Amino acid sequence: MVRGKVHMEKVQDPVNRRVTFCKRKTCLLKKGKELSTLCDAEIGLIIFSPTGKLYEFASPSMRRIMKKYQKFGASMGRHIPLDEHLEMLRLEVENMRKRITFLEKTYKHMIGEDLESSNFKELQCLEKQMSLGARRIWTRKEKMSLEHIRSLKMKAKSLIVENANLFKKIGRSRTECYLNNDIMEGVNSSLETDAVTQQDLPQTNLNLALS
Amino acid sequence: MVRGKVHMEKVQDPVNRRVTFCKRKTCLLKKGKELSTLCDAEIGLIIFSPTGKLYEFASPSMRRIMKKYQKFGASMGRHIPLDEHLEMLRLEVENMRKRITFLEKTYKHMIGEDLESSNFKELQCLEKQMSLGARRIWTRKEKMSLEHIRSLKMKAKSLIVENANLFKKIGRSRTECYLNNDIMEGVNSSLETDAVTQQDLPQTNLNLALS
DNA sequence: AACTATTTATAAGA
DNA sequence: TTCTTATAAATAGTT
Repeated sequence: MVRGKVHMEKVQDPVNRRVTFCKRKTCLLKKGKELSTLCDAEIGLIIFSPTGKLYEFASPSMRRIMKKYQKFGASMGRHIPLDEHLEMLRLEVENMRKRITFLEKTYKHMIGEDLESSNFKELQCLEKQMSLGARRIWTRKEKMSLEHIRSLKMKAKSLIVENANLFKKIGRSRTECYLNNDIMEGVNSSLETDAVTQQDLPQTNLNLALS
Repeated sequence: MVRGKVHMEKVQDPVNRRVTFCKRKTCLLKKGKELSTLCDAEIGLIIFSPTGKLYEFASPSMRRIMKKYQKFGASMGRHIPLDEHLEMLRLEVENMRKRITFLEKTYKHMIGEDLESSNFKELQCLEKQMSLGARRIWTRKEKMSLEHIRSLKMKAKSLIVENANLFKKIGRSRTECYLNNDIMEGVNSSLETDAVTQQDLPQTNLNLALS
């Protein structure tokens, strides 16, 4: 018999608690079912007992309820993603995987690996593509070298002018300080820079200096 | 006042139905809360009104309940995937995206595009890699050519033998049919095939590709 | 939303 | 778990 109002806190006696759970769980499920039947409402009810056992009622189905719930996104800090979302991701992964496979194959071909599957014509095509690429890379390198040389020459020129001024200030001529003119060599001939060819470029130290 | 037992079917009068929904919904939520409090149970209750409004109660949180539910996989034909699964996929997508970006960049560099961001040293490295690749492609092509030539020669030889037999059968010699021996040229010298050098092969695209 | 006659839920005991 | 029973709580119909 129910004596007085029920205290709304955890039932202390474990046995009692389990009994209460069993009784109330049954009623809750029943009530849920009633609500969905009487009022045409969609219900999703999940109950886990303290021991981890699952009881549930859902109308029309837990799946649909959860989907609808996630679309709502209401009162949720985060999104609980269901299949549709997941399917999209899966598709994306699939497409990306294909793209990676293709790109990796192309790359391997370009570095000369896994060529067995290609026929002669494909190899020719690949070669053509690479030759175009190599030409562009070479052009780019050349441009960078020339620009670097030009900037170095400019710098040298301004340094020479500065030097001359400094010598003037201390009242002595350049030639009194330096016995030869090697330092000027090449700098004043800067205007033919554009005509410099690959063979003219120093190939050892420059490479490291250019960034 | 409640007269007689409640008929367990959809309430016909719309106004009445809405009122009933409102009352029962409140109690259901309350009962759910009570069960979780009294018995230390985990509850997830979702209610959608016929008009699509959402009411819910969850303890400790809908998120956790749904996760636990999906782990259970009980009474579900299909899997309802939640975050862990999704997080993994997301991570995978992220990694794949990075890989694609890298591969695309490399590919573009190799065909001579988007070189602005590379420094001189990187370009040299790229060139070196491509030259190695081009060399391997060339080697592969050479091998294919030689094999093709060899097989053609073999075929020609067997055809010549066959022809000779046919001529014998019709009682006439080869020379009676053909005034010159051009058709035999090159076929019998097949053993020096392996000695074919780079200079013997068509040279159109090769020079640019190899550097 | 408030009232109230009933039904329903349920705590305690078995 | 289930049954019983006394009592609290829910609630349909009305105002």
